[in-house]
Amino acid sequence: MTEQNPLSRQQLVAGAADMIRRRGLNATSIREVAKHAQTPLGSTYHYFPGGKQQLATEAVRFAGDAVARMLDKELRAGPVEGLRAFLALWREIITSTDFQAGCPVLAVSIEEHAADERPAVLAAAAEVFNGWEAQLADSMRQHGADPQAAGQLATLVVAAAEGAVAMCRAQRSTRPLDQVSAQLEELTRTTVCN
Amino acid sequence: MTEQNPLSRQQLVAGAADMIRRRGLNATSIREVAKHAQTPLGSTYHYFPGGKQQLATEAVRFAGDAVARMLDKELRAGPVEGLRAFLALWREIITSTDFQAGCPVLAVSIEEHAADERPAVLAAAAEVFNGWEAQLADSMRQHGADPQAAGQLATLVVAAAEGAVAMCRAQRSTRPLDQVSAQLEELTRTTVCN
DNA sequence: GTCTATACGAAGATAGAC
DNA sequence: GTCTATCTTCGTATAGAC
Repeated sequence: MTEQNPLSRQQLVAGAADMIRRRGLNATSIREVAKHAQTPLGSTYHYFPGGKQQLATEAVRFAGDAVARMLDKELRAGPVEGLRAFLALWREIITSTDFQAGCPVLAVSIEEHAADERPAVLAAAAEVFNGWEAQLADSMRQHGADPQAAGQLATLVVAAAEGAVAMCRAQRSTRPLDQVSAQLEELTRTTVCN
Repeated sequence: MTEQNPLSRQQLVAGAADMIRRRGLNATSIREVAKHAQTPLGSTYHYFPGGKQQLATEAVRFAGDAVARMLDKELRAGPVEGLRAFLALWREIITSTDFQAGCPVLAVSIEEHAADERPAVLAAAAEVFNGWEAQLADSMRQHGADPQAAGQLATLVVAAAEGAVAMCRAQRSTRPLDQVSAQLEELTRTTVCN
């Protein structure tokens, strides 16, 4: 299993994640991803024999892992600090792109459709969401939160953050995310110090 | 300004809303919307000279108004009852379609992209989100909630519901929405009876 | 192994027949 | 006014030259 050209491969995955983040999955074409990574179109299918599905799946995991690594690091300072970092990351993503980028995991979750089958990219998205939730919930539990309450709140955090990011893009304002952040922080504080 | 064939027009808008709900904006083609409504392709451009943009914009408003009307009715029984109906609606949408449909307003919010311009469909999405928020917040205020807290909570409700619906689709489970619903209900109860 | 050239279908939009 | 046929562009994917 030779690893060909890992550099181009990684650029393709990162570029695909960025484009999905901005335009959604369907508007992200392999052609443009390859062009952006200065890679010939044919190479894309050499690196990713599974085509667009495979590239999109790896892009979702790539973006999910980046957030997970950040969470892992910031949660060491406590659940509230981790939460703040999580929310600040989304805020940075939407402001630094003038409200043009959001979350690629959410994007693939609402686009894929094939009545009978369950695409790999959707399964990857589910895993990413579950992973973030577990990281947040575990941290709260380790700081004295009720186990069940921690799980519920972690779900609320991820759902509210994802929804708020989308609303910010529609309204071209960080207000939704800022208002949601204040409430989630408050909730986390009271849940941890129970 | 003759109104041609209002029936076909409405079918096209409703069909477009349904398709956007399931597949997202980019994967929704005028061709298929017309086919589904048993209308010739050319007629679509007769009814909607603005093309896909116009059809999508009207579809977003159509879906948004349907929810707003339901909210208006259910909120008469109080903010908690209205919230329950709002959340139950989303639950019904995802379960009755086997997790294939979500919210068209969210879908257009994360897909459109054109660096310099601000598409009409995005503005419509922002208005719909703001409208739902205002309805929920006003109801809470009318039942004794602190005005600012009501506004913040209404934003959290919409954001969390939208995000949870997307997570439910990815995980093929209503768990995210159910967990979020329980917490939003509790929060609304305490905010109203302050 | 790497990339150019191309096959094939479907998209948005319109011209022009009825 | 209503719809068919078509223009043009772009999508995924691949065949085959280097």
